[in-house]
Amino acid sequence: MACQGFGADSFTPLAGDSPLPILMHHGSTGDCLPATSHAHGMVSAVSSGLSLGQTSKRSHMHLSTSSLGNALSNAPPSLHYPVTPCHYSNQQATYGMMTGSLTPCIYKFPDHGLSSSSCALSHGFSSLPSTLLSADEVSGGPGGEVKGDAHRKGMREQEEAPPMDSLQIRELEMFANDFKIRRIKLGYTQTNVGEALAAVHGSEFSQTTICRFENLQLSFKNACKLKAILAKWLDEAELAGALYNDKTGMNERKRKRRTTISLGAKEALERSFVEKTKPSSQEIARIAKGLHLEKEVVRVWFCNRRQREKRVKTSLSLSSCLTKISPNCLTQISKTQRPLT
DNA sequence: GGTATGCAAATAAGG
DNA sequence: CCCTTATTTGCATAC
Repeated sequence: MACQGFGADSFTPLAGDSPLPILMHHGSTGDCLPATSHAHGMVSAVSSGLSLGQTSKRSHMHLSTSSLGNALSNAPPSLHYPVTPCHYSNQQATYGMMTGSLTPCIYKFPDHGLSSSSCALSHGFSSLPSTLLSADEVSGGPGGEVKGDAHRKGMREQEEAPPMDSLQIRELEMFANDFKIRRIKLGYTQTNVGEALAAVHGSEFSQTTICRFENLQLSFKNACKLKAILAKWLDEAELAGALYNDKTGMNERKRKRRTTISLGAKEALERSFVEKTKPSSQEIARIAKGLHLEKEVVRVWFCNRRQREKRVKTSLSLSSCLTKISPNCLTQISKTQRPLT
């Protein structure tokens, strides 16, 4: 674990504005929506928490213009490429910087302190020899979601992870940019593409994911995976001409549709959590029944909730550490806590 | 109406 | 089967 996220993550917070995350959760107090799950009533949740420190994911990126050349792009900087999730604020760290729309972007390495250095060039992705990005890697059961995907084992160790070299990053950036141009030329929206992907991938993707790919906001590893899928689709789509939407191969959705837990149910879950952070299987079943939610949904909710709890705590301790500006502290943190950032 | 983003579900992988 | 940790992915909503 540890610095898996390599650099990227590390850069997030600091650059930004408020370095100290202070998140408190709880929040939503709201009232009662029945526990049904499902969309529609969305009350925009008051963020349940983590937000204070939330540097807008994009805000921090400024500068870091690193050295990678911007050769082709002109782009005015503005985005970065996330790489691994930044726990800090919650997630995705981007790993490079890209520029605005249609313009190409180069993934850059963040350059701020806090551990970034150590991870910058060798972050934890598994080795992705550029070639491996080829479609075949994906064709099998892309998405890599199939449990048992043998080849994924052991890939987590960053040690074996080949460095995310600038060349690959550059290729990725160019592809993303080119993809967007060609996609638009074909008359597809991000949503269209996501749906059409079922034909080549067997399952669709959301508009969000396509958007993030184009804007280089996915982890390098994730982007590489998607690149293969998108490249394949693009080729076929251009060949087919018009809206290529052959759903062949699209059996069923590989990923469970995201459940929207109502505010009322969240409050109830939160109360249960306060009472017991790690309920037994039976207790989970009972809670689920009471809220009309799937047991698995409730189980996962508790897992994620515990994860969040832990994150908040580490963030808080980091905050106090930073406050003291103790070098030792920073060093220690960077070791024990992965980037935090 | 398409795209960008916050928050957090869902998954992957190793115990 | 369930947990933790890391990461992927998508609702919901803002832009």
